[in-house]
Amino acid sequence: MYQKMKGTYDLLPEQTRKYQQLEKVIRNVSKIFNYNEIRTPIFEATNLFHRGVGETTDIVSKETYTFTDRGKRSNTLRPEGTAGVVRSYIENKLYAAKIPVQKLYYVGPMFRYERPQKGRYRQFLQFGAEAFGSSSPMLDAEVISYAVSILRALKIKDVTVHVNSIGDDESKQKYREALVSYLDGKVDTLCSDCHNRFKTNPLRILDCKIDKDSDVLKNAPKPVQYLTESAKEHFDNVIKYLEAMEIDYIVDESLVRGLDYYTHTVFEVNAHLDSLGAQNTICGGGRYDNLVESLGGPKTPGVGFAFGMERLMFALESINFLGEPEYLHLYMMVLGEEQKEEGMKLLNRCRLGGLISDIDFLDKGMKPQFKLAANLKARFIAIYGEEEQKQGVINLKDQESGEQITIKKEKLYNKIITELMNPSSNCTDCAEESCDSCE
RNA sequence: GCGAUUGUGGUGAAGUGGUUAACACACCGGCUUGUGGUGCCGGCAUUCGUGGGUUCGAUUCCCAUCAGUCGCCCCA
Repeated sequence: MYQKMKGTYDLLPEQTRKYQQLEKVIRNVSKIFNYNEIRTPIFEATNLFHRGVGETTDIVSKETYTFTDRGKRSNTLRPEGTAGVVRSYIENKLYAAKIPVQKLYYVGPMFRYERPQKGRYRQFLQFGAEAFGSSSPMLDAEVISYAVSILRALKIKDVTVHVNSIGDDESKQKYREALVSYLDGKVDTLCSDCHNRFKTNPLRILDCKIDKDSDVLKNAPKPVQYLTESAKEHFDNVIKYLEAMEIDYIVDESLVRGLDYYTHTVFEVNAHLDSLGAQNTICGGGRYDNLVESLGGPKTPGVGFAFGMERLMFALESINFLGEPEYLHLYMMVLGEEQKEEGMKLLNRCRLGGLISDIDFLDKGMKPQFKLAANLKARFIAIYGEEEQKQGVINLKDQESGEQITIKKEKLYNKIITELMNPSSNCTDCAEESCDSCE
């Protein structure tokens, strides 16, 4: 038997409905913030990710899915969304668009070769946003508030927003030197991973989980202490605007994040749920003022974030989030070979009128068909057999009330529509929140 | 890349070195040849992830492999 590849999963209809509902909320909030959807390819030239995300990052150094195509080109399945969106921004010259600040979002699969575990897959879904063309701290604050609004709209409450600033190039450079000279000689006391980080990416040592409580790290210099005047001012303003919008946050001086392209603001949203296991970062993001230029575009600042959709779904499932319920308006019960033709005709007429309808394809008897209709959650069952055919009528059973009436078969569609218009009896306690059935 | 743990029908799961692999739910059929959801009766794994080994004999023991789950690293 064929099996799905490691780290992938099938979304069956029941689960898909939940994702559709999740996407619906995401699109609504995006609309309110005036972010518009962009769809870029799921694979790009390998080089794009190496330059964009950074050669030394774990993502490109050991997690990419890369293949050579028949034209001998090296392609890589996208491990994250930003690089592709930036490429598209540059290639389509969006920097020259009539609207100077381009605000974009995307939803789609990403690929990373990792050992799967809770909330982590090799093919996973991300929802992300990118805003280009302004270095205003207002935009950093807007992006954070956008991320928080998504969570609010989803009614996910137990979260913390961590923010920090790693500053502009000059700040980063100064800080890096200070950290390296501070750690020089002290590295031996840290874990083996930190030894490597010391050479490749010293900033990452800061958020090492193993050594986080050691005195060496506690007393280590922090990025904020090395911010230039303007970088400091930028960060202060971001904080000021977050305060103005009443967004709860924690300044986390050790927050660095793993991707090379970040400058100034970096942030993360953590959910506090046991159901998420060890992967409780549901959103990560930050500012990247040099990325567009380093990928060959004009000097253009940007800010963005990405959510892990599977992780969002874990959070949602713990608060009993449901998708659109599954149901039928009509189940067409045909009894007998001679009745099938008329049955198909009636069924089709109802479908053309927009009724969600279905029929049996397995020549089942009446009893199994009743059971099937119940499993399909049909509101009405239209019974058409020998007797009905003789008299030119059809029996219509309302599954909600249990009542059954005999009507002329031509009246089937109109009768169902009339009944569906009546206020539903099982929608009595919808007073506090509007539901689709009541509207 | 490293570590832990699991792998029996559609699902949840018992079980034992030895002829027929519990039980429950689901599903199917009948009792009731035109009215489901209750009740009763019956059906539903020639087979215990896959391959190899030990053995007279393995689903049960060993090895390998594949897959799931969780953790480390890192990340969403």
